[in-house]
Amino acid sequence: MGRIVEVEAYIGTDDLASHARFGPTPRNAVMFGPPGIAYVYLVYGMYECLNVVTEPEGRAAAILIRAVEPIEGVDAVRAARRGWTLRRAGLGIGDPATIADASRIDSLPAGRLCSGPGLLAAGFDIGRDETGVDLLDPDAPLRLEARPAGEPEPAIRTTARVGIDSVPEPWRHRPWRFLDPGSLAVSGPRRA
DNA sequence: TGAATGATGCACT
DNA sequence: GTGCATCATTCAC
Repeated sequence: MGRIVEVEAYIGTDDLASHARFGPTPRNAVMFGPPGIAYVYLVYGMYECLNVVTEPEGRAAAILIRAVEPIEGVDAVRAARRGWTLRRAGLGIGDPATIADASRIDSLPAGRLCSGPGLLAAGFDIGRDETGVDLLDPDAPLRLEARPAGEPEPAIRTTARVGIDSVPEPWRHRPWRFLDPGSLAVSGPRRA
């Protein structure tokens, strides 16, 4: 269990940074479906990214979950990250420099275990199989929960989205990344 | 402190 | 065939 501290919005087929920009395809089909559904895809050949569909059926939009602060089950998250790394190493996939020594993960503070979309998926054992899962189902193993009553809403900062440098304006600098600047788990720059 | 780099599979034109 | 909604490391300043 963790607290989501960083997300990005991808809205509509006009958004040239969104997978929906080509219209419905086999990969992005769930983006055009009902909201609350998971959309998981593979980037750069090795990292999975978790998205949540946000608009009613027919309108393509999703939120990319970029970072999570593990709160409960930190050991399980750590084990999942180790397992992910060892699995890749076992397959001989990846550059030896990138496939870091799995034991290095043990010295990582809990707040940095899921500081990035790829790391988050690794830490929670999320893969493309999870595409289509209803994240609002309170009984689902993978699900979204509301902020606990009484917990104060953090101050939210907005910035441009990350990793879309080749996307033309105005999409590239749309302030559609939302983060809690106070969290150690946030990936990358904290201000625009 | 920051920029450059490589590893990788697959969706897409 | 081309280009990614990434990450960790290396090298320069």
